[in-house]
Amino acid sequence: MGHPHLSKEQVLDLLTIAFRRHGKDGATIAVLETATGLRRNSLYHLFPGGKGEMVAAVLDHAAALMYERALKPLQESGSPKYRLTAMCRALDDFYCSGREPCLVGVLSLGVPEDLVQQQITRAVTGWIEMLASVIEEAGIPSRRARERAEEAVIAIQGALVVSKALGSEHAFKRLMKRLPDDLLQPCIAG
Amino acid sequence: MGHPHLSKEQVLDLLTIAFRRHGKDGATIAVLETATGLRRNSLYHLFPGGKGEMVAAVLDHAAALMYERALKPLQESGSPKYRLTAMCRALDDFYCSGREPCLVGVLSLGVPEDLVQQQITRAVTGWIEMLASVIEEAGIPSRRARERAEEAVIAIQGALVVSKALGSEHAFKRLMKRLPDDLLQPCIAG
DNA sequence: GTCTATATTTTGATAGAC
DNA sequence: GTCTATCAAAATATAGAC
Repeated sequence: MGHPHLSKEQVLDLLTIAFRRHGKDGATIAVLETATGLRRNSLYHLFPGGKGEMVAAVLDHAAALMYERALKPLQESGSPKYRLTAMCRALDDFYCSGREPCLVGVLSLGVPEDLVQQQITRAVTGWIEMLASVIEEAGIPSRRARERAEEAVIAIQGALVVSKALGSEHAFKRLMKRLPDDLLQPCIAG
Repeated sequence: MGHPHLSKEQVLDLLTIAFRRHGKDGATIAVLETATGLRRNSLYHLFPGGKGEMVAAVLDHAAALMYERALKPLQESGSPKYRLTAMCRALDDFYCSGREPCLVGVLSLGVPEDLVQQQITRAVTGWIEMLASVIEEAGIPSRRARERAEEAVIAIQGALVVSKALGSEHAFKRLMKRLPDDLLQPCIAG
């Protein structure tokens, strides 16, 4: 008989891990069964839209988690340096120092449907904007702040790829250490 | 009657495009048929090991192409600045200004078999080393040169991810423009 | 070396009991 | 709300003609 062992939130956590590890097509229903401990029909019960709905839900869930853990601290009190450091610490945890890839990076591969592409674009755009806002607060001109924010997200995504490729956490951890100072470095010319 | 329309090289070119676009699992045999214009058995005739062998062969092929187009120019004559600029121009072409992803980034997803993981690690390591060598030639201390080379590869990979996510070539093109100067900037402290 | 055709396994998705 | 069992479609791979 029915035993609701897991909340939908918990299921989403487990699905997220699976999609990050295997990618959209590599994460077969069988893989998702193993990852969650649920049978396929339980998954279809939670997500009647099938795998497509699971992907969309997991993206939403991951975006919310990312906001809660890494982005909201950017908007709280404290110096820009302090807030950026808090974000980097959260990212180091979120991505397990580069051992786990970014869901956005993983799911933007292939030929994503329009909805997924929109979710991805929105997530990345929002991230860049929040970062730019903090950098600007520290006295960096608006346009330059926005460039640096974009470069930061690029570096983070790249570090995840390279860390995975080299099988080493070194690249990612070094970036997390340097990033706050790099982003706030005074401009030579405005 | 047999008509060998395509050389194995040409087939590998077409397979490479397909794997970059669809990823390892998204590139089904049907997709590869369409991409190459060959039927499945012709593909299995060329690659008796099936899809696994195709992936490995495509990685080798892409690494060779990458070396020929972007990395060999790094080792030829000319100033470091000139050679780095040549690489960036080649990369802009190779990745279609960020519209096409990196095969290494795509295939390092999922749980790659040992062989594939080794190919990926070797490709990225080699790239970083060649870059570091050029930067060092320009007078940057060895250790710092190696760091910058790694950061360059990180930025390139990250720019590919972000360009795809934002649906814009802007990030990648800007990086290709800045990279040569950034890499050769004099050190403040050795 | 390429084709048509088919075998086999896996995948995404449902049916129906409890 | 979870299970066992199953389906239809798609995936990987093979057989055999030419």
